[in-house]
Amino acid sequence: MKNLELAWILEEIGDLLDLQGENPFKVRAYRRAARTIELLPEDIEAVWRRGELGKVEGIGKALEEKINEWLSTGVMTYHAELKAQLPPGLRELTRVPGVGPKLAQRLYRELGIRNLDELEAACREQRLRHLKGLGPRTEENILRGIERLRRQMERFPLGLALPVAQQLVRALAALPVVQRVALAGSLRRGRETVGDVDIVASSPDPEPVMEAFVRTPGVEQVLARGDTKASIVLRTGLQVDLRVVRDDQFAAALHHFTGSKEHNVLLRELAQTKGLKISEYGIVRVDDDEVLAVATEADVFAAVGLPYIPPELREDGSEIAAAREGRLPELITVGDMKGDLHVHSDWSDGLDTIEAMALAARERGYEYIAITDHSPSLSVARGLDPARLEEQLREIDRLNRQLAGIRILSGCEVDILRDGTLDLPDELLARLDVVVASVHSAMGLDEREMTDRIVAAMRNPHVDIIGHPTGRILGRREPYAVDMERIIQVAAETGTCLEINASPDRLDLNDVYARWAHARGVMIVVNTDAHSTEGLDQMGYGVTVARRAWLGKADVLNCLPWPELKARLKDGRT
DNA sequence: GCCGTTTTCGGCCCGACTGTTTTCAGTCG
Repeated sequence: MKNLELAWILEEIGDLLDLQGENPFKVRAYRRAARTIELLPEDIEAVWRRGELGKVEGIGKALEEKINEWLSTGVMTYHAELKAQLPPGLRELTRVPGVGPKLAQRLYRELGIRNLDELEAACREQRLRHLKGLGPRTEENILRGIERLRRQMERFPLGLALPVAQQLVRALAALPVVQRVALAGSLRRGRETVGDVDIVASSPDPEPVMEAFVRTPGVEQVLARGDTKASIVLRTGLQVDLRVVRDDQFAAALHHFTGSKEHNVLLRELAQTKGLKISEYGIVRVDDDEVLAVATEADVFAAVGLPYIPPELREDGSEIAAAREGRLPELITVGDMKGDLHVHSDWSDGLDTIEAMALAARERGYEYIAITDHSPSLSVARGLDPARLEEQLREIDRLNRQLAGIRILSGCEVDILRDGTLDLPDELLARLDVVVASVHSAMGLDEREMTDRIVAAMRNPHVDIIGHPTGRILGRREPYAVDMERIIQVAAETGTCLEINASPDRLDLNDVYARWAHARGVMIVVNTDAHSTEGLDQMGYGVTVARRAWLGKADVLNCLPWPELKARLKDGRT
């Protein structure tokens, strides 16, 4: 699967062209193609083999030729030539806030600056202020920007940023002058990592709102502060942007600041063809400057003849085409979830009893919960051997007779050993309601071995679900080498479900793979992998990933009521 | 670079803020 690699190359071409001062629309074309390919719900190589590269939105004749060259020979001459024309460190200069392509180019030409280190030295030696249009403030800001970059605080995981952002929203909502306030940006779209937090508020009097905002506890730096717009950096390094508008502009502003940028650009282009101008303040008819009333985001879409597009879908612009053609899915919601099929109890490495987990599931309105404790080889997690698992089955039976309003399913999270076998006997697995199989060891296998290993597990007639299929831990552990294309294919063949693990540290499968899997007819399951009752509340993160994968409730296993669920599980089939 | 129920050529979103200028270019989202 070469989509990410190709997207990366096209992105770099865009950056290099930008640094050379190329036509900005040409730059945009490369970046747009990169984005489209990154989010493409199938393997770009498969599209290429069908000879349909040119049918992909944003790929024309020139790009088709370059991609064709790269896929056939492994080299893209144009890319290589561009790279040779500029020093390799120049691109990273534009990662410094306030340094764009124009400035980077000047720094290189006029001061010979080729990388971050040289830029930092030049600022310290106060050499930038001698350039026309630059001064001491620019030097200071660049130094601060470099420091932030060095602390590697560019992108924050969703699970870290969301609680902070919600707290800020509550604080703003508590101000008397604030009418409405909402999260926007990539956080609202549910991206797994975010570069900053965007908040939109409405008020007849922005001044005190801005004032309160820049005085938020924990503010380390105020990056900008205008009449209606301010940016702060918290001590954690997280940047937060606030925009305050009049209340009748709120919906348009919310849409604007939710983005994505690509979505906005395409929507505005569409508006142009209809004689309308969309901005963060509303919609204006170009003919007579008549301002159209926009009370909700749905009105923004309606103005250009589209149905409402949920934030999670507003990414590369393909959602706009889908909306025009009536192909938008009815997205899954947390309320559609009927249960959780991957949780742990204190029988292995969980904190709470089976009963507590069951009651917590009932409180959350679930119909069932599967207890899937670890298997023996995961000794650090006190994995259950066959004898203890037998004992647990009896305990679950007992609790099921005792508890009303919740069904406890028996299960386990069985380890997929290095050779692809499982560490519990088939006869025992056959008696469980749900079997999740996961990799927890020997994660350094090469792609072939790792893929074979997981494929072998999927071919086991009792394995219902592959847990956290790529093994990544956000910010801490890369996914293991695995051929996801083949995993998805075998999952489809064998009727094995693939998990979206909702733990915000994992979010695994991610949105793109989940969408691929669904497109191939694989059933997805969204599980929390909770190790305590509170852990059950992380379901929302997983549902967000599912929504970003364009999934509806019919596409997700644990939206089914128990009898139908049972019929979909391997041992439940006739 | 791409794209076309107004176009195969001439368009390609829109506005706020900063730092440095005396009116604006660059950057950002």
